[in-house]
Parts: sequence; structure tokens; C-alpha cells
Amino acid sequence: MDRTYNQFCATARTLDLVGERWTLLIVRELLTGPKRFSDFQNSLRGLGTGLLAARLKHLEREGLVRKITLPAPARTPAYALTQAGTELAPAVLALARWGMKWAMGERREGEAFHGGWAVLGLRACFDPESAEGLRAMYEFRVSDEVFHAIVENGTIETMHGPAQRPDAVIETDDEVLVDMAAGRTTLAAAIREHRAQATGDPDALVRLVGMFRIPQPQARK
Amino acid sequence: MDRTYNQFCATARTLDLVGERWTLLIVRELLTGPKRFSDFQNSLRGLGTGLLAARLKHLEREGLVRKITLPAPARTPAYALTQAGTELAPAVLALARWGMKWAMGERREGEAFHGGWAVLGLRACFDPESAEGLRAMYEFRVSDEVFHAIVENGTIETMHGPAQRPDAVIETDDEVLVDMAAGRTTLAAAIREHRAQATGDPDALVRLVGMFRIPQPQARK
DNA sequence: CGGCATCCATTTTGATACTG
DNA sequence: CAGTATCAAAATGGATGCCG
Repeated sequence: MDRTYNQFCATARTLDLVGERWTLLIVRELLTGPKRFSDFQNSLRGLGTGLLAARLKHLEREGLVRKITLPAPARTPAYALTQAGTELAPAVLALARWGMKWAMGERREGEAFHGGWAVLGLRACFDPESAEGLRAMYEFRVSDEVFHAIVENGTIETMHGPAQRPDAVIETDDEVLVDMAAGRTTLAAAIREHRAQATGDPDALVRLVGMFRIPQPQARK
Repeated sequence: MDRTYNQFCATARTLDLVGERWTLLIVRELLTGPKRFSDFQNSLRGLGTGLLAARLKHLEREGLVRKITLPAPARTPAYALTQAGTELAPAVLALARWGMKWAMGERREGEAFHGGWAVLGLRACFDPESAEGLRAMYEFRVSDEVFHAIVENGTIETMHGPAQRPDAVIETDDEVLVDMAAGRTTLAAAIREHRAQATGDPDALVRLVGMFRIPQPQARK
């Protein structure tokens, strides 16, 4: 372990820290908020407990992740990104944008799916210009998971958990999100076709559906 | 081989394609233009010929890399990025920017260094606003390697090889580039202190040195 | 639940020798 | 120079057992 490329290069140095298998997916999970050990086990099938523990320890040692104790009443240990870890977001989102355009297509047999991934996908497609002058809070409920998005000053933040005081609430299920990820529908169309229920401030909803630039999928060649 | 995360997620799908060891560094090399098999061997120490061949074959099969024949008089085989491969640039550059801020510091004992990496670093730090309205071509000569940069419409392209008709030429050596990468000097300071020789259009040179926003290195915590 | 330790089968990698 | 072939070392995946 701790193999290094031994290159004085910013890309190589970064990959020395986060380039090993599973590491960037752990970061991806943390981009929507702190996670417990078992949260990772649920969303990262194939990653054994031993390797997960080793990866978390490595990220902690390297100052990308901090071990925390969840506030009462949970009081259970969890992991959160440090500032350095949080700032990996642009890189992870760039990988996600590339994947949306060049690598998504249909869901393959046996592929796992979690709502949080789609929420991060929305963030990756966020278009600051479309959100100019808007300040709004949205809540997404999807199959007993809840996320929220805070839009402000042309920025978006997407996190696990309920919103404080949402301007609008969107309720839907995994199937719709999968269809969106596969490019078969859009947020606007899903609402129009009653596959997603939207309530709250109509203005905030209109702004929401125009806020994302979803890349047109392409074949690689 | 061809292990997959088995997740219907854009980030995971991308990492299925380019997340294995060495793969993104191969892409990094190709971001400054086509490379021959031996070019990779020279810049990627530790990557054996067998694994290199396997990685290139994989990238070719997946439509990220295309095998080409270099134009006369070379006529030797080489590898170039496809459109899909080229569009990995934002992700690689995002990783590089993170590394400049959070992972660079001093050059460590035994770390390799190549001018091309610094040139890519410049591209990663390029600030479109600073280059607004500028159209210029620069040539960089550093220890028997030559690169050029084309600046146009707030975009930059940095490639291996001489410029067609450079507006300015900057000549320097690895040591200066290492100092720049370590944050110990800047392009402007290096020219001022005669550690880099700049010739050509003074206007183009003034614009050049103001064109990059080099991140302030931070300690992770 | 949270997490570490251990054992083992399988993959991946690194290094080198070899060939057209 | 452009790769193949080969083999040893390391990383991973999966299971299981343990302990607070």
C-alpha cells in the first residue's frame, strides 16, 4: 500500500492520494454529507469491511476526511470531508459530467442505483447562469431517502437530509431518476407526466426545471 | 481484468473506464499531443511495457484513444486521443488544480519531472477573463523539449512541438519550472530574474504573465 | 452497529527477458 | 523501437470470527 507514482506533477500527486480503487467513490458518497460505516457498506457493494476501514483511515491520515460523532440523538460515529476533501468536488463532478455524456446509456443488468448519485448528477449539471438572482431551497424525497438543494448566488449545494424550510418539494422514485440518468426523461417531463409530484412555490419550480444542462449522450469513437 | 463497480452512476462508470492505475496519467501525456510507445516509457517510470500495452489496448477498445501513424518522415506508430478522450481534459485539469493547492509543496527525493507536466499545469491555471480579446501564440523551449500555447477567445491550447509563428518565445529549464510548480517563483519573476529568456512581442509577453491564477498551496487538515 | 484481524482465492502490478 | 511472454510481489474480494 501507499504506492506512489513518484512524479512531481499535480495530477500524479492527487492520484497518489485518491487514485486507488474505491477512494473517489467514498469521496462521492461524502459529497452529499457525512456517512456512517454502514452507509458506505450499503452504497458500495463489493467493497469489503477491511478495505473500507483501510481507505477511511488513509483518507483521515491524509487530511481529506475527518471522523466525527453524529449529533444527538444518534451519537454514532461517522465520516465527513475536510475542506481539502470538499474541494475535490470539482474533480468528481467533472468525471461525472464526462460520464453522463460518454458512458451512461442504459442501466445494465445488476447495476446498483441510489438516489444520492442522481442528486449529485443534478449538481454536476447545474448551470449558474440559469440560476442567477435566485435564492431557493428544494427538498427531494425519493423512496424513503431525502435530499435538499440550496440555490443561492448562482451556486448549488446538494445534501442528504431534509430542507430547513423548502420553497418546493419534489417527490418521486428511483425509476424516474434512472430514466433521467439514462436521458429518457427530464425533471420537467417527469413532473408534467405526474411521475414526480411537485408542491410549493410555482415560481421556484419553474426556475428549478430550467436550472440543469444535461449533456446529450454520445457514442465514443 | 475489466472489473467494474457495477453502479449506474456517471462517476463510477467513468472510473470503470479510466480509474485503473496509470490510465489517467496516460491520458495526461496525450493531452499535449500524440505519443509513441517509448514516449510513455520515458515519462511513466514504473509502468512496465506489458501493462502499458494493455492500457493502450483497453483505451483504444473503449474509444478514448486511437492508434495513428505519425506523418512523414517519422512514419512510426503513435497514440492520440479521440474526441471522447480529449474531453477528459476538464477532469484531469480539475485533479491537477486540486493537487496544486493541496498536494504539491517541495519536490521529493527521486521524483521525476517533465516539462510537459508544467505546461499542463499552466493550462490548468489559465484564467479566461485575463485573456479576453487576446489572440496569440507562444513557444516554450525547455531542455531540448518544445511546447506551444495558442490563446484565442479566452481559451488556451497547450501542445507538444514548435509553434507555427510564435508571437513570443520563452526559453528556460527544468529547474525554473520545478520552482514554479513548487510555488517558489512565477513566470513573471523568472523572466525578470533572467532565469527565463523571453523574446518577441512585448505586449504578448505582458499578457502572458498575467494569464494564470496559480493556487496558493494549503496544508490539508 | 462499528470496526479490526485473519485466512485464502483471484487479480493486478512491476520487473525483466525476449522477439520481430 | 514496439511490443509479447513470463514470473514474483502486491492489492483486492469475500468470508468469517471477534470484541466493545
